[in-house]
Amino acid sequence: MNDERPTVPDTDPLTWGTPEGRHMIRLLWDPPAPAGRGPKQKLTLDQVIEAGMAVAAADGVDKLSMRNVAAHLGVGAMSLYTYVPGRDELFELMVDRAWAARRLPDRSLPWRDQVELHAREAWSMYQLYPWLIRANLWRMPLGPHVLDAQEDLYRAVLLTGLPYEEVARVAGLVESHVFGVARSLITDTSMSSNTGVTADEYWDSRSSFWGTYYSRERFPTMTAIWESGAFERSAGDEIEFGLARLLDGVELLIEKLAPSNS
Amino acid sequence: MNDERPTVPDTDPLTWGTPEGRHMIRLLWDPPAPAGRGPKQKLTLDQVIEAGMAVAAADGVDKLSMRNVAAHLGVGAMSLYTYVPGRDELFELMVDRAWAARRLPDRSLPWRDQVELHAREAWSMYQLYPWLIRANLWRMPLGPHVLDAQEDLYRAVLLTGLPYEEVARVAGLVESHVFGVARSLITDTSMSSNTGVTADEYWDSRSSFWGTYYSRERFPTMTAIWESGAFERSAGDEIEFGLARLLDGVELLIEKLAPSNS
DNA sequence: AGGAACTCAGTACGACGTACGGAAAAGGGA
DNA sequence: TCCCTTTTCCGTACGTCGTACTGAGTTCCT
Repeated sequence: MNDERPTVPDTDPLTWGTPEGRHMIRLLWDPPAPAGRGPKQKLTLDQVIEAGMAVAAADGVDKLSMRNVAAHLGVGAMSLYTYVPGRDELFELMVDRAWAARRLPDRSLPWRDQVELHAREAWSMYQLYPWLIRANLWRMPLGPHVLDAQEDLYRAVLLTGLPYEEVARVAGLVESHVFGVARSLITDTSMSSNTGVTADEYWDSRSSFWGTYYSRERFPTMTAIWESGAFERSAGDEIEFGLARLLDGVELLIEKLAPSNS
Repeated sequence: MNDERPTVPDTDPLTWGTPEGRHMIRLLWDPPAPAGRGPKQKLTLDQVIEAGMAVAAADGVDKLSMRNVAAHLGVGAMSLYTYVPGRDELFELMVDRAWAARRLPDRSLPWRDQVELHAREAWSMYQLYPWLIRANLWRMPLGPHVLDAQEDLYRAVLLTGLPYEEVARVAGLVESHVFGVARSLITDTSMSSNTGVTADEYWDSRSSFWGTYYSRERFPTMTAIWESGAFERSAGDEIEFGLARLLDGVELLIEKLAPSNS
């Protein structure tokens, strides 16, 4: 199917062409020894990843270009390609590194506390690295930090005593929930800081909408909720609220499947 | 409260420069009359939006460029700018149009059925238009179809009898949940069809990982779940499963807040 | 010492969004 | 009828992007 560089023999040390994944795996799991033959490297892989995260944090993920990262490091753009196969792969490494900061819960706690801590860690990870949300990742990077966190979440959910099948579902559910809520919350705050457009300006520019097209008859419920002030009051703890409902539901499931002690 | 376009002299036909939002609102809510003076337009706004959706469906959202959409319509690239202020705005119009297909539940049903139908409609919308997931939208496009669907969801949740505050939270929760799950499911299937890389090839390229770095000792829970076959068995009904847990949790909340009949 | 292996980076190509300006088409007023 | 204003269509061009290619310079091994 693809395409270029079919010729490269697999023995080449970092042939990040053909089976793209293979060398990503290597980069994620054991970054190659500095080098044997050539000149000393001016940078380390870690520095490149950190520069990428710095650029994403400072200017937004849209500005995460090879040229920008290289400039941030004081090297030529093309030099980065000795450390990293390409932009997407750099991004994947950044993602795995973001997951590295996730703390794991105390294993002696009840399962619900552990799962909640996992969710809160995920939430603060998205707050800390909003560009994770824009992550146009086809799939999760199979990195060590990602997998360690996932494994521990599965372990915590397993404490419920649910069968494996439900464990897989619940764990996925928790991660998805946090991501979904994070997306709808983070974009608001992070966009305004990255583009010049503040939230106020945005709503001002949209203000003609309220006078012209919005009608209380067409949107009675939203109007009522809005005027009650409930939107403001409900803002801020979406994560906790959703998590509480969700885990309540899981507890019900546990009881239903194993009504041992009641 | 109303009034209108204070600075921009209303005479300007489509000044989509300065307060970007204003004309987006106009485009979303009442597409301007064909024209008065100049030559006949070769296209309609609807055609442009549909061409955008066609390109996104056929080649993936990464290929959604002004040039591609224009080529698909047989016009020059710059011609599109008479219909649409720019690429991002075209995308916003596409999003609102995708929401247009969402059916609304029968209002005589119990609230839970109505909310479930909303969730299922959202889910099939994401399946139908996977590019909605990549939608790097800072904010929801304030379009009529989006708002109609939201309003109806709020209305359905209001049937629970919960206070406004919780209604807002629950509605947001349902949308976020579906989005979160959709993201983790859709990317798998839609990526493989848009890039040449099938899922099998992907895993093959990653296969060196399993032999080399994956260790049962480091990931015991994932190993156990995997070997039990639970991952396969649990796949496919993540939406329904999560929705069930979530709404169970909401029912608990209803009882807790209003323990009228028990 | 000589060559192999490697790093760094300049140049270049094709894609992108879109600003600008010109040609041509249509309607309204004379 | 003619002309002028308005509007459409779009070719060209600029700045951005990822990255292929190439070559110059650096280090180690034999």
